[in-house]
Amino acid sequence: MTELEACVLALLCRDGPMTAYQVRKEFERSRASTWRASTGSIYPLIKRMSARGLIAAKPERGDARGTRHLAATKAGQRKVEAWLTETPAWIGDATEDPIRTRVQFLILLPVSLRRRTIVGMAKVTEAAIAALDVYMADSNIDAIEKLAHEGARAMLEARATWLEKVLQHFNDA
Amino acid sequence: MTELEACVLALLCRDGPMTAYQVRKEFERSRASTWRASTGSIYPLIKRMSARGLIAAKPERGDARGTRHLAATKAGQRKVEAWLTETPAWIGDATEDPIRTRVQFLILLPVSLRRRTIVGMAKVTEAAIAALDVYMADSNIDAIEKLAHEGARAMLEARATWLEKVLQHFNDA
DNA sequence: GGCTCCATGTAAGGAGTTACATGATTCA
DNA sequence: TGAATCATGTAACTCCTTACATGGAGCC
Repeated sequence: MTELEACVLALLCRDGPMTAYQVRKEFERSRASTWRASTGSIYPLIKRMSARGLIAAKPERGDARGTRHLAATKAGQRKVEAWLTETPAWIGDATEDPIRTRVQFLILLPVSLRRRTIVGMAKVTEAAIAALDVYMADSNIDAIEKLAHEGARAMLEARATWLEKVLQHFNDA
Repeated sequence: MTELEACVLALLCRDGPMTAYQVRKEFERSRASTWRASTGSIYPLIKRMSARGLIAAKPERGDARGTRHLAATKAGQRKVEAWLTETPAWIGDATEDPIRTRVQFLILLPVSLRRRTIVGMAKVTEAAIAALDVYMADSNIDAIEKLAHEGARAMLEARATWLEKVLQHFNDA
C-alpha cells in the first residue's frame, strides 16, 4: 500500500462515505497533506483498491453522472489501523528537503552568489510559514488539522533557524 | 530537470569526474541526501543527460569493463548554477512527513492505542536522531556534510518536540 | 438557455523500483 | 584461483503527471 493509497483509505474511514471527486477536493483544500491526487491517480487508485476489496462503492440512485459513494470495507479499516499503528523505522527518518539538498552544493557558486542564495532560501521558507499561518487563522479548521499544521510549522522554523547557521558558515569561509 | 538529475549533475560538478558506479556509492554512503539512485534509475538518467549535452563521458583506456568517467559539461555547469540560485516558492514548502500524515488519522484508533502509537512515532524519530549522531561522529565527514546533517537533525528535533504536544492533545481528549 | 460545478474517466508519457544479467579487475 | 568489488546495463512493473474527454446537475 502506497502512502497515497493509505491516505485515501484513511480519509474514507474518517470522513466517508464520499465520492472520488470529494476526496480530490479534500486533498486540494488541505495544506496538511501534500498529496495532490490528480484525476489520473485517484480513479485508477480506487479501481485498484476496490479490486482488492478495501473500498466499496454505492452508486447514487437517480444520478446519471454515475456518482459513486465510496467507503472503506471492514478489510480496508483493518488495513488503515495496521498502517497507523505500525511504526516502521523509515517513517522516523529525516524527510527529503530540496533546500538541504541544495545547500550541500553551494560551494559550487561564486562566493558573491552564495549569500544571496541562502537569503533566498530563507525567504521562501519564511513565506511558507506565513502561508501556513494565514491558513491556520481560518476558524473553519478543526483541532487535528491545526495540530498537523503546527507540526509542519515547527519543522519549517527549525529549517529557518538552521539556515542562519548556514549563512554564518559561508560568511566565515 | 528532476531533483535526482540535478543532484547527480551537481555531484559531478563538485566531486567529478567519476563513474556512474561511484555516484551510486556516494548516494548510498551519504545520509545527507535521501536519494537511492538504483542502477535502474542512474544509467537511464545518465543516458538522458548525455543526450541533452549536460554530461560528457570519457572511457578509461585499457579497461574492458567499459568504465566511463563522467563529468558535467559547460552547459551542465550552467544548469547546476541555475538550479542552485533559483529559489522557487515550492522549495520552501513543508516537506512531506509520513508521521504528520498519520497523526491526522489517529482519531480512528481506539483510545487505548493512540498513546502507544504516538510513543512509537516518537521512538523511531529518536532512533533517526541517534543514527544521525553516530554518523556525524565520524571524523571522515567534511564540514558541508556536517552542516547538512545538522539541518536534518534540527528538523527531527522539531518533530520530536511536536510529538509531545500531540501526545498532550490526545491525552486531554 | 447557459454557466458553474459535480463527477466520471482514459491516454500518453515520465521516472522510479526491484530483479535480473553479464563480465572485468583486484587482491589475498 | 577464487571471492569481493567494480562496472555496466536491461526488463517488467508501478505509480504518478498532464492533458484530454464527456456529460449531468443545479441555479439564475
